[in-house]
Amino acid sequence: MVGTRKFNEEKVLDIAIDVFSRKGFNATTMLDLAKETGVQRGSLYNAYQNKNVLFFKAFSHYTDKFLTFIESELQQSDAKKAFTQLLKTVVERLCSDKEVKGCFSTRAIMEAAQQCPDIHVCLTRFLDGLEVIMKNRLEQAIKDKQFVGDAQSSARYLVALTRGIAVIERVYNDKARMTEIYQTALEYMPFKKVS
Amino acid sequence: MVGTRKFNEEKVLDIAIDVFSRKGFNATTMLDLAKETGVQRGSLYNAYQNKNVLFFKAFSHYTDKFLTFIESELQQSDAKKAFTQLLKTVVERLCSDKEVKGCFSTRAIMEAAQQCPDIHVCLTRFLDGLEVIMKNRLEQAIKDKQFVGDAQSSARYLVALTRGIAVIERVYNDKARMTEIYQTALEYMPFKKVS
DNA sequence: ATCATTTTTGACATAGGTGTCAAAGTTAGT
DNA sequence: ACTAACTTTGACACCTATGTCAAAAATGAT
Repeated sequence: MVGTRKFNEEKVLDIAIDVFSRKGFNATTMLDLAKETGVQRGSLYNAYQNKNVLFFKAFSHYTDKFLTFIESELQQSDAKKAFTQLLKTVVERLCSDKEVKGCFSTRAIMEAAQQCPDIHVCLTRFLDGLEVIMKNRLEQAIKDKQFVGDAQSSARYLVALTRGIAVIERVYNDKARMTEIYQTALEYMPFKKVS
Repeated sequence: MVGTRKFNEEKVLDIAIDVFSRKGFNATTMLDLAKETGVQRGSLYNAYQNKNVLFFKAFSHYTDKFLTFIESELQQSDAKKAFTQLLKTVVERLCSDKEVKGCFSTRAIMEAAQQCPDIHVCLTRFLDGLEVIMKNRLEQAIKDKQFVGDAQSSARYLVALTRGIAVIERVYNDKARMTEIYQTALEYMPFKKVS
């Protein structure tokens, strides 16, 4: 390649995710992204055509990392512990920063899903991915006699629950409340101790 | 009063709720509201100072009606049936229109809660109200030996679940999926049949 | 070292939304 | 019927964001 790109694309996408997380999709402008990444607005328009495409790229970047992470969190022999661990880190991620942040994907769903078919598709794929990962782990748990519910419907239910927790974060921004919610949910689910 | 307001304020607020539901808070402009209500933009600025205040008024109008409605849905002797009924109508409301709509409050939470303290307060109050209504019904169920969980934490959990279902609506817009989710959740909850 | 190709940069025109205001219109109360 | 008080209306100035473009700068390949 000849006129090589100056900016670190990975870094820009990471920052973009952060900005989108904090401000939401609509409230984030190309100027915001330019300022926070240190890349000129024109360069962003050159590299990506517009905000939608930039978002699309940033989101793909994010989901790949996130789904891998989720999957790794579920690698634990005890199924209930595995899901507890997963939800615990999800909550911790949501509340990690001093400054209020929020869930990237949930904010995007509520704002951008209808506006742009491409974004809608990648959001759907993301939730589908989450669901599959959870379903697989639940099927394993059923085989291990650690769970007696239906894997498919329980996975869908858990996906919805995580979205709900992300909404609760916006209102109360209270880790204890979010923890209480997922603990209640997991307590009610038909996990079994194997003796 | 002398120069009386021409437009029907109740009607305007109802329409405003509808527009905010469909477009979301940020994407809704005063022009949109003027067009859809048939009231001139200037009149809206005269009656309410700005979009935030208008939203605030519309939201108060909405929550009063909604919470009363929720409470009435829970008036059933069988606790599990009562909550099933509630979630069923919530889902039906979310999917009722031919054109995609979405949950007014959840959209507002994800978009506007951080932007405006007033709105944040009324959103918090709304969720608190929901929680109290559900908690009261669960306490009744416990007295009736129809529920063996903790009323407070279960109510918070259910509030989160309804928010999650509203997010799922945005992505899949699929009534069957939403129904499956709340049925799974209620199935897992420790409701008891009284014989 | 030069060239071809891409990126960077700043400027520009455009579009859309906000909030304000003065003038015109309306109406309850006297 | 008149008036005082309010609403309606359309115009206005302002701001912010978008997307485009031409010129300048940068650099891998020859």
